[in-house]
Amino acid sequence: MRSYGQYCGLAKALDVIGDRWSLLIVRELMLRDAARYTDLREGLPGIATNLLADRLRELEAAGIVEREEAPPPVATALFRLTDRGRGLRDAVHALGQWGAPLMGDDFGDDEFRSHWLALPLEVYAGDRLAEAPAIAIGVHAGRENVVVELGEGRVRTRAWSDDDAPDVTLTGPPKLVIGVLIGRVALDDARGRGLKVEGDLEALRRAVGGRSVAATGR
Amino acid sequence: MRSYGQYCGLAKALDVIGDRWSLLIVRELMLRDAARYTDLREGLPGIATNLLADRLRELEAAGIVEREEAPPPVATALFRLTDRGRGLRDAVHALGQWGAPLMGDDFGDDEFRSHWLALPLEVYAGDRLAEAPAIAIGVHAGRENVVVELGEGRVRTRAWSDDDAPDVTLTGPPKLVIGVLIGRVALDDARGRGLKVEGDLEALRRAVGGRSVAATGR
DNA sequence: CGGCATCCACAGTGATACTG
DNA sequence: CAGTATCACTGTGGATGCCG
Repeated sequence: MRSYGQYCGLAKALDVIGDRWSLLIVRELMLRDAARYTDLREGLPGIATNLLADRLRELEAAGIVEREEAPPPVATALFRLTDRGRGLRDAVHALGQWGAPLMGDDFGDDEFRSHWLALPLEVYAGDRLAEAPAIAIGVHAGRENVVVELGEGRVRTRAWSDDDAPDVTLTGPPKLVIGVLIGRVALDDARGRGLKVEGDLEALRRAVGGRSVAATGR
Repeated sequence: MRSYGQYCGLAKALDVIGDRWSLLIVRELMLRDAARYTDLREGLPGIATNLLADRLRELEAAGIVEREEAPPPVATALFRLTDRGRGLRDAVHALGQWGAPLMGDDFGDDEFRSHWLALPLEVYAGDRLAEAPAIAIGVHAGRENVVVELGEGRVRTRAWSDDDAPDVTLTGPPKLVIGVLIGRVALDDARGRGLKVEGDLEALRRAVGGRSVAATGR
């Protein structure tokens, strides 16, 4: 990217991560710890493969991403955020929060990946999830199924492997799942609006709070 | 800008303010309250005039900026942030803070505008300036001279008009001025490194803290 | 002078195809 | 799996012109 040539922190930041797709790649790596090239492509629907390769090189050169060449037997490269890259967390959260109202009730032609759910959860984690009891929540909201683990003030998502047995399972549209998990939609309300809950409902209730502001999904 | 087509807050935010120059325009408006077209161009060195016009239209359409046509005698349009636009403050702060380490000790060929100083000041305002006594500080650090007013937990900068008589005046490189104002460089230390202080030195000392971590400018 | 619109050369983007 | 190569297309930046 062409530099703005301005002696200003914001301009300098945009010189480095202002390119199209760059921050979305950071998002993927924030949510995944380590990812293969194809994992990234899967999590970035719409990106052209040459752009992904370009951006990874640029981000690596900028010290935001590091590439780890796995040993010959596996022979697959892994990408991770560096400490510097993880420093973008606040910015990603702030932008994500600002953009949240732009997400409609249904997602029309938009692509969706279940692991993206972790982003809004992280934003609200500080407020509410810090002292919540640990729980594993299976989520069917997009094409991939994920397990969201809450506990110790952390949010972790991971692919739902066959031998996973989460405490409770949620099935429904992303907006409703997010609403419940961040406590903005009351559980009973969400169930009335199409959220399917299976398993230990009481554990879920304890984790996300039984009664929050009822009604509104906004 | 072409939409990412992803049902994700971050992606939606970038759909709207991910275009080149857009966030820098928001920065200008954050720092200025209301600005004329030429004020914006002055504060955005390097922007092409057609791009500025384009972006202002886009930002207006997105509900981030509003245009106010001044009445016939003045006949000049004023641009302001809407509430929605002001909601970007956290994101701009986070990105600016992340980018700060990318600013070298001198600014080589970079352009600089004194009113940009207010950005890092705002970031640190919550911590330190909230209960600091009110003070007006004249700053000579770039081509424009500005008066920085601290007080009531707010930071305000404005052009230095002829009849302004700030309590104290700072002259020196931006990095040093910022360092002193956010309390990361001790005042006496900064003076030894080329910062010129004129006027009520004690008032300045009370406002920014006399002794912070000495030495390092980083 | 303030606020653009037009034009053009060129750098960045995105879809597809291909490769070790 | 992890990219590179190609190429049509679009967005950017610089210059300049126009108009109240």
